[in-house]
Amino acid sequence: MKKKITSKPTEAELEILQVLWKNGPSTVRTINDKLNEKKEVGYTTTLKIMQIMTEKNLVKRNEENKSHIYKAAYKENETQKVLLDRFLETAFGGSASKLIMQALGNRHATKEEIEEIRRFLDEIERGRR
Amino acid sequence: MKKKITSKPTEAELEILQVLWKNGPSTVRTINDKLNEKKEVGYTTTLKIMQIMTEKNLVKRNEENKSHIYKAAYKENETQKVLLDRFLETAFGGSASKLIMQALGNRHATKEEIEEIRRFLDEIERGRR
DNA sequence: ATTTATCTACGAAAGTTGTCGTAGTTAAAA
DNA sequence: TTTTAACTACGACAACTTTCGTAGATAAAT
Repeated sequence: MKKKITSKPTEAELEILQVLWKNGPSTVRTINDKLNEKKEVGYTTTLKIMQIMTEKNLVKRNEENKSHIYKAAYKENETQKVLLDRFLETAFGGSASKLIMQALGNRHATKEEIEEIRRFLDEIERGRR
Repeated sequence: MKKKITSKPTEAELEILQVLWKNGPSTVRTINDKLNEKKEVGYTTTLKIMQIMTEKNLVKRNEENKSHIYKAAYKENETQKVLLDRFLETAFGGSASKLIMQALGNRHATKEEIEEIRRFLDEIERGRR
């Protein structure tokens, strides 16, 4: 039986998850360093948030060593699905195609990205009939 | 000179904007009624939030009559662009195609929607060269 | 002309999030 | 072995959000 994401990660929590997904299991120190490449955040701030994330079951940690090693409790796309669903509702009133158009229109997708999306559309149509 | 959206609307504010975009200029009463179709919210709660939104310049209001008439200060797609940009960063680490795939994959797009998106992709490619 | 209903304004409280300082512990360095 | 560095735990605070009660004004109904 798979556990479900219960609480929506906050922005700060998401930034941390972002790092965990990208770099794999990490210490607070590592993550704090990464975060500080973008903006200044105190070490204990990051620590605190990660402790809360542990309570919320957003991350798991290995406490064997002095410095604990954290990893994301849920896969990236799992979490993104949950967030997207919610965002779609609150910001786009549920209209997925509106969202997609916005996402496509307002940024310069590369030729490769566009091709990738085309292939994806093909797959969907093929898989559906 | 066009004004820019400065502060990100909160969830409650977005729900109100949703109603304003859909139904056009409305009184607090009307909006509160609409909101209550989904979940219970006190009248003064809605009022208060809309007063705050006025301060934040998220809505404009006509105070001629006793019951003020509110309208959204920004167009739906304008606001959605801002929100999408932010969401893309925090939840998808900036990858628009990942987001689009998720949005496409996890929901049953109709044949028409898919066609619409294809046409859109065509346009982008044509417009770019 | 009173009473009743409907508004606005506003203060206050409760919940959430992000921030950091401090204390205490453990490991490494001198 | 003493000092120094790094880590966790935790409390407290400020900013922001949501919620609602109350007071006062205005319009509508009786």
